[in-house]
Amino acid sequence: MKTHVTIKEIAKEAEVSIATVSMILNHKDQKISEATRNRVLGIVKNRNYIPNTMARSLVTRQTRTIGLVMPDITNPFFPEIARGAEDKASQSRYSIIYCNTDDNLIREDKYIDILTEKMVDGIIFAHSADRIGGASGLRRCRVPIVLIDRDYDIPNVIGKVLVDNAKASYKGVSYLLEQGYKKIAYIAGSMNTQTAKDRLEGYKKALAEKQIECNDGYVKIGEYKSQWGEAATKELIAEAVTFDAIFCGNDLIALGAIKSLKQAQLKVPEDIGVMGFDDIYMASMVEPELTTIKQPNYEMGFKAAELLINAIESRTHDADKLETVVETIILDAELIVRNSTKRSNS
Amino acid sequence: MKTHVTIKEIAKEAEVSIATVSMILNHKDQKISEATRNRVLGIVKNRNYIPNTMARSLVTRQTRTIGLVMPDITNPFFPEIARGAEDKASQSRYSIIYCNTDDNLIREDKYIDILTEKMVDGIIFAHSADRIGGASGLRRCRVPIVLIDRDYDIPNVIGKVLVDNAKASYKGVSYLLEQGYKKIAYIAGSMNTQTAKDRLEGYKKALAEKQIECNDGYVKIGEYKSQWGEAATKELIAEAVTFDAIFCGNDLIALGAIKSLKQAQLKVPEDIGVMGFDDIYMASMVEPELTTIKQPNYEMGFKAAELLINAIESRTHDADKLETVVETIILDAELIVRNSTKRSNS
DNA sequence: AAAAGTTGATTAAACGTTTAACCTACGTCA
DNA sequence: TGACGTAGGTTAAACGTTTAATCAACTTTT
Repeated sequence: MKTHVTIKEIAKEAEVSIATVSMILNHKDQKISEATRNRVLGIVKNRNYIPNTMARSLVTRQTRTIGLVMPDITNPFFPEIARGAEDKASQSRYSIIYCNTDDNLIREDKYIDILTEKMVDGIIFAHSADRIGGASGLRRCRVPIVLIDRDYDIPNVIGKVLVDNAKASYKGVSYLLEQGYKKIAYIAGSMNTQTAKDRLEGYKKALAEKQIECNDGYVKIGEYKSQWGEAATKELIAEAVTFDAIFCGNDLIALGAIKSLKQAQLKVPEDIGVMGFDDIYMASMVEPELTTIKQPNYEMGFKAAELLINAIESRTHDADKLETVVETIILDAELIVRNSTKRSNS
Repeated sequence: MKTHVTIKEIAKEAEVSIATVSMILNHKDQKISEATRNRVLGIVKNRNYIPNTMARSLVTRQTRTIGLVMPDITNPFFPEIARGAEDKASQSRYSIIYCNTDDNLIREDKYIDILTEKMVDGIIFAHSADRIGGASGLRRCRVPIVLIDRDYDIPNVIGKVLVDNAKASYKGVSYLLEQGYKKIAYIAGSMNTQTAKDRLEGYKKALAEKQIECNDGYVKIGEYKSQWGEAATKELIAEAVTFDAIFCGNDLIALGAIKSLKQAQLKVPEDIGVMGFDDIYMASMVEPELTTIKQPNYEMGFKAAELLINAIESRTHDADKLETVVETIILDAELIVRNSTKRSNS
């Protein structure tokens, strides 16, 4: 089994020292003559030399690898985040090791150990549950961490990428109001997360701004499933709440709501406007196409990687950068207008 | 910045040699006394020692890392594959570096270089386009490769994980026949891929078995989009083809078909049965819920990782295993019966 | 003409492991 | 008694880089 060609062989063939080759390859070659450089580079190309990252990392203490820890890549929320992170990483010649924790503390811990063993330069942490405390492995962890979407009380966090949820729902509800809808119900998922609370706040703010009273009958709290959307809508109708639009905690709820509305012979969007949240793939496929609010997932992943890589690289420059500033990036969600909120008479 | 604790410190604290600690940690400790072992292990735990993988890999020439190369994690086909691969990998204490190529040869090549630089122990290759030839980087690549879903003419392939597409469509069409449907049209996506050809073959075989003639008017070839499903269905109706079921190249086509059928006042499944392919998330959400065929994506990823890891580990045992046998695993797709094919009168 | 720079390199230590080969002390056996 | 085995280790080379320190040979400056 012919082993890889090493820097030593290149050096010998070029009749220079190993150091010379190394310097040329690392562009620390101000002091190397043009002639030597070209000769070496020629041989490198010729012999198809690829440096051994292990050896390099051993001395530089950098792996150009970052970990992406998330609950489950199978959850449609994460592939775009992952892709965004990967795109930024590969632009900067980093690679990504990814880890699915299923939001399980033990797995989380195990992965942190693996990642530190592999000496990743940093970690992007995208968890879904709102947890305080959390993995003990994380507290021992020495590398810089960037948080995505949720806060998490752990050390070494050097950055966060969040979405302004209050603003997002404010924007959505305001749009409904502009369209002429006046009585807007809110079918929320759970109310356990900060995310959910922020969205409720945005909803209330938009209504308050137009001096529209919002009594509790207008707000239904349940879970993020279409069945709940269906049920909650029926409740609204049964309770004889007068409403002309429904703002939903996610698209699934919205789909459920539409189903119930149709059953009740109510037309969407003419009688009742419906707005979702997430922009799942289906949203543009159903009839009527669903107006919704989309989190900038790709961008979140991208920005997180950017933040992390910047931190890594600046850290290596200022040998000991102790005063860690937590940089926070807050992104706006995007309102995607489709047909489920188009009022003709307004 | 306190650096990591090294094996050297452990050795010093335990008053043994480095080698002793190393052997204990690697379970090559038949010759180490119980007392020493316990003392060392105690200190290891106490000081929270984590071995440095770089140093280890440098000498063992193993990284316990594998590369997963795919077109785009954002494409709903891949997250499950990725998850399957990751689950198997992490069970065996491997990690996965993932790479999105967008089916672009240049990116593919670049990633292969990165992966060999990082000295991955193997690569799982899941590409989507049917290509001959392909990345030159792959031909230089020395590590074992496992292919998922599509064949690819490159060296070092030690395994393949494929789906029996002919059997899958055979199974689907046979089910339609059992349900009492007799005139089954086929709206395919493209016919460029082997996959597509295999599916067509399965369709024909099922019909032939029941002595049902299948003239070309029953087969429509287009693209994998709902618009095409819509259009093709209209064509079928316009051409006055008598059919009572449609077998579709994927779920999107099926959704389009259902839309057109409804417009033509045809009831699904009573008048016309519709079957999709893929089992996208929507399939269970629409009305009527879509019967479809699901590829075992998770399992494919899992099996691929399994194949690869076995090869890696057996290779390291038999120092020089030259006669590379390509192991091929062929999985069956699963028929998922829902409401779009339930004939009441049969 | 001596001192001081500059150019274009080389030397050697260091990074943290693994592992084959060697060592020592003690007990056993013929 | 001497040869040998064995339990319980140790030594040192090797893995393939990077990088600080050094050097030799010129050139320029004073």
